[in-house]
Amino acid sequence: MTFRLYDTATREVRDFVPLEEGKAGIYLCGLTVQSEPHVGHVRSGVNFDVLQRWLAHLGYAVTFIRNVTDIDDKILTKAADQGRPWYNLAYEMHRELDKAYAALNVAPPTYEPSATGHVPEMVELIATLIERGHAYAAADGSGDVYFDVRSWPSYGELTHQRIDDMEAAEDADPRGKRDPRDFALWKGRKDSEPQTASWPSPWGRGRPGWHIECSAMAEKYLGAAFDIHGGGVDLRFPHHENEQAQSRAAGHPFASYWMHNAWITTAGEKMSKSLGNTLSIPSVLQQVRGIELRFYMVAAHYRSHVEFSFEALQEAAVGFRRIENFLERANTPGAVDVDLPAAFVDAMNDDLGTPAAVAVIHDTVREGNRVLAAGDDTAARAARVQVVAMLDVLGLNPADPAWGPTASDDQQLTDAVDVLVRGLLDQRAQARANKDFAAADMIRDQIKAAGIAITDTPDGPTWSLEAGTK
RNA sequence: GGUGGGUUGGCCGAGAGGCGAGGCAACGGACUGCAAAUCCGUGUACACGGGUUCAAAUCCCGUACCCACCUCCA
Repeated sequence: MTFRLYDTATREVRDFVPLEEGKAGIYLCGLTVQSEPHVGHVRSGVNFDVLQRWLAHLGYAVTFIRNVTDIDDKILTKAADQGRPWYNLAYEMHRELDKAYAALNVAPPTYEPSATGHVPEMVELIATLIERGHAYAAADGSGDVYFDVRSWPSYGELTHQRIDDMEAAEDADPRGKRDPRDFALWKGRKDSEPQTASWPSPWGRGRPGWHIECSAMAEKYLGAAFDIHGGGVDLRFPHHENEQAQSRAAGHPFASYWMHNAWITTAGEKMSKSLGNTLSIPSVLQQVRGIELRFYMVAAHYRSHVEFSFEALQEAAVGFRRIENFLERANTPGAVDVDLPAAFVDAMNDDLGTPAAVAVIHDTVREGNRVLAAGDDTAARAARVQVVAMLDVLGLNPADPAWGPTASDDQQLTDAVDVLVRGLLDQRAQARANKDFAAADMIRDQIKAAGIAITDTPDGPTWSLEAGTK
């Protein structure tokens, strides 16, 4: 079975056929760095990280471009409100975003271009559009340049809308537009805006419109035609529709497939002001570990809407600890060579069916626990190797250094704790031998209170740090 | 007005004509001094009303409710 994915443009699951054999080019619309990233923002990062890892697993040489839009109306407004330079706000939020991605083991892309670094490329593209008769400088002397939607007959094809059915923006000041649906490629500088937020162009100083940066950067790093373009569902229109129109009007075939991830929302309430803060990545990470938050996201299909709740998050965390628990229990020496389970491969090939893929992990863990209980260490080890391989593909391998050092990585400390715990366990064994169960249980409680779980096995008790304690 | 998505057991969350995905919780059993961990077992779930079919959660028609986008948006 080959890799198949749902293409938003054609509204069907299609076989993935790359433009160039063995290679895959992906462009993901990253974020506009204007505020602290929240859980919803990073979902696309996690989803497309899984895509990238799966394509790499399938043997593709992946070029993954994820941009950052670091200049736009909102950044300018917010920075002005906060009384600081816009680039300082954008840069700080960019760093916050990096931290959030790192906390969720979202691998860095091949390159992360930012809009402000690609103004000349955008100017070139705009000039091409004017030459070809698909864009025009506003006649009102504002210095704006607009895309002429009426000049592009297939405008609306990505989202299957007809221009005449669209509502024109009510607030849209028609300014120098020929049609209210025309959108800005270039915005002439206004006196109210900082000089630093403008660049020279043939149409006077100004700054790029919202959509043009992605067209320019995708072309620069992936070429006029590339394989997959992604982002959140809300970007389909206008952002992606406009990107496609611009690029194709400029003569570029653009993306072969469009992938859009669904939203994460919160119970009843909008994820804006009031709740926005409680869902910032750092605040959520006070309750669960990054790996557990990632597991929660990956356990749902990327095209399914997720209603975020801390209860569901905690539940996912508990389920993940069960997997980790098995990894620890089955960690016996000896090498085994096994492939990914076929059911897992099929699930991933079917439009990144991570929910089914996660079910295969659970199945393998249960089977591993079963053979472990039966004393078949070799079979258990084989199951463990499979589980680790599956987790790796999903970016969920607890042993991945990306998750940072864990307490158990400190061998000296582990050895010291081992001596102390062993001593207590010996006392407990003595108490149990004397049938002094009150004393035995007291020792067990004492150890547990220190965040250490003990497991009684036929070969005697073992200890481990309780998963999930932070 | 236009374009899409959704409603699945106590909860989360898959599936897209035919054997009850998986997880969490619960209950019973095994193991245990008791627990924990682990294993085994236990559920007549598909918003509502019609229809098609040997067979419908899945297809068709209708209804209700929810959500997203229509130039700020992950």
